[in-house]
Amino acid sequence: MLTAAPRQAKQRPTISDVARLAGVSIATVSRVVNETAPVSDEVGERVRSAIELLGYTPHVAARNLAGGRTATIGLLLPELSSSFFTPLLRGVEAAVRQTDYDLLIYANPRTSQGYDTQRRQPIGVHNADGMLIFSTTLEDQEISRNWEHGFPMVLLHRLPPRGVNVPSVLFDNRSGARLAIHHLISVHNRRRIVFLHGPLGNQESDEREIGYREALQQQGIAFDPALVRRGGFSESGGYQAVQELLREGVAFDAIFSGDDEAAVGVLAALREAGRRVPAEVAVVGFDDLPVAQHLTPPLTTLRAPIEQAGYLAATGLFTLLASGEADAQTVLPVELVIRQSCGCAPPSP
Amino acid sequence: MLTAAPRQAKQRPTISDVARLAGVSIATVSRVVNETAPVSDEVGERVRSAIELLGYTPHVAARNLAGGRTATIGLLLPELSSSFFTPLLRGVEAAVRQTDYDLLIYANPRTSQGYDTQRRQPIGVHNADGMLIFSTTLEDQEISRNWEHGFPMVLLHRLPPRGVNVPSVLFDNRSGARLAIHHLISVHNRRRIVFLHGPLGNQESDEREIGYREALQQQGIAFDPALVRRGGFSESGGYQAVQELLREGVAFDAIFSGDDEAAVGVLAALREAGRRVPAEVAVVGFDDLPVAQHLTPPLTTLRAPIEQAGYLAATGLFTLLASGEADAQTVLPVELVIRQSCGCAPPSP
DNA sequence: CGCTATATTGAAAACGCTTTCAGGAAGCGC
DNA sequence: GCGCTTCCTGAAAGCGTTTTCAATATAGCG
Repeated sequence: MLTAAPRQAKQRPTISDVARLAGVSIATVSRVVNETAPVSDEVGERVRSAIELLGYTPHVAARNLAGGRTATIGLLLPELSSSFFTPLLRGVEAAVRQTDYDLLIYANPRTSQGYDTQRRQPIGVHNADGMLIFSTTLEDQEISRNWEHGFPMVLLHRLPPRGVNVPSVLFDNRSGARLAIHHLISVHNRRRIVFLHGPLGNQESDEREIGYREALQQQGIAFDPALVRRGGFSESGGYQAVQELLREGVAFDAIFSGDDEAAVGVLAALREAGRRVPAEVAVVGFDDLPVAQHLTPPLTTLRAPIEQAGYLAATGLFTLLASGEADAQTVLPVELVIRQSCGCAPPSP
Repeated sequence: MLTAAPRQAKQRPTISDVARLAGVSIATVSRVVNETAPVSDEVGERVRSAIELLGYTPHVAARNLAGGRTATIGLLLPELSSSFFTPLLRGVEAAVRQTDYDLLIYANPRTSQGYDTQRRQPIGVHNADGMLIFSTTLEDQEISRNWEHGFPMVLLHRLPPRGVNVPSVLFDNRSGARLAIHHLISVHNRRRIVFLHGPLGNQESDEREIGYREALQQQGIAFDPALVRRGGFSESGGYQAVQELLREGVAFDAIFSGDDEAAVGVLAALREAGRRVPAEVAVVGFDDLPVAQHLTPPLTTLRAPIEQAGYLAATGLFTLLASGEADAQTVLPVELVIRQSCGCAPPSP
């Protein structure tokens, strides 16, 4: 069954309609709507009731055009496939809601093949007052260009390109990784620890690898390149990486997974192969996604304050918007959450 | 350390700049940008290179104002707290990406206290060409009003208010619930099946309850109101509901949870109370969220094609936008995914 | 009572783009 | 070659606001 719109809709009221009904000029209406200049009580009241009567809502496009402000911020995300983005979005949303800004979201802009002149930049000066850029969703070159044009941005999970001092919000990935590795080594006496790297070019993952190496070094364990694999921040990536390791016959007694999603795949692959976790192989993740505590065994992981990161990035952007400046870098601490996949005992009930 | 924008940015180029550089009128530039009228090859080329050189991007607000089209659709969501929305967003995004529309997202609009004249409608004619409305995120009255104004909408997870023929996309909740209950009764011989209702006013949940009752009746089991509880579609809701049941000493041998999130809480509460699942209490969820398969025991649940629902709702909206009509109702089938929480045996390895 | 400072208000210009309306050029048939 | 299409292009009128600038009215002061 089909459905269609009802008879031609009545025209929506404009500021002129309100002005006419209230017997004032449109300038006055604008002033009472925006509270941008004093208006006598009587006139104000008249305007307000005209607005009420007509059900008037300002037309944002007109407003943007005239005011040079879109009252919108953009958020650039890679694909929304991961549950990682739920808390992130929540944080951003919470910050946005405290303002009068709108939130425009773009996912996976990199998939777009080729250039369409009209849309080469999904979000930019033309449709937002500022934007939040997650990881590598916008090329360095574009970031620089925006920066030079004075377009406010805050980076999430990545550092700015060289020479471009864009504020960014990051996790302390290096310390986090060190924490995990030290725990595996000193508490559980593991020596052959696999590190699962994230997607190519992922800075966070690079940092984690550095932490991993630092920890090994501090503990006097030689770095073995054969133990570093690409897990891709996805369940299938983790799964495949472990299968590969197994197929190649590489010896290992622990896996530090690039993130929790990959850890899900890691656990599945190990289970299928009959390797007991944590007895034979200890596993540690990163992020502490909701799923981590429900895995078998419950996943020991590094808790990243994802929601907070989203919130801080957004509030940082608003600060930037309001004052023209903001903290250049915010590094959020990461905490080791001990469950059972690392070999620690379950809490006594 | 603070950061600020660089020296005053150069003005962004407008259509006039392009026209001047190419030596044509702005009308011509508009025509080549929008391919809205034939332009000679030579002129077209000149304009295109001017655009390239200047890095021109049309100003959307101006475009909207002049064209009467925002090229944006809105999505109204309750809070983003649940991982339920990840697949939904993914589906919507996929559909949006195939068009030249933008996606504006509002979460939790109901939280806003009081009325701000300017923002009483977060999304509407003033900033979008159409909108997707999830569940009860917009009041019936507003839906009707929009409908009368001819504003295109598609409803997700809810039916339109009486007399308002807005297209909607739904799950076949009733059949799904029946499937689950029949399974619990005929395969696992359960008789005292608790039903966990979702949030108040949630139509999907109402439908599920109807299916629950129908199935009981078909199997000749009397309906016991004491077995119907409110789980609230949240982990804590499910947890509390079970605690309450236990505290009141109500006898039950199965729980049909309103959704998977609540089921997570249900399992936790049962575990704490020492009730074995599925031996003493069988549990079935709804949605088949990613977490379902990782629970202990793996959750038997009804798989709802959430991503598809998002995709269909969005494409439906685009159809409506393009042709003025769309399918009035789309009911998506739901499938019983058998794992172990219902009492079925694990698949032999 | 005359004059200046103050408080409100209106007229009109911008904002950057789309689109209608015409005009000029080029192509066609005879 | 002439008149009539057919194409391509430009001028200009909005689109619905915000915002400056000036005007009017009121109040205050001596």
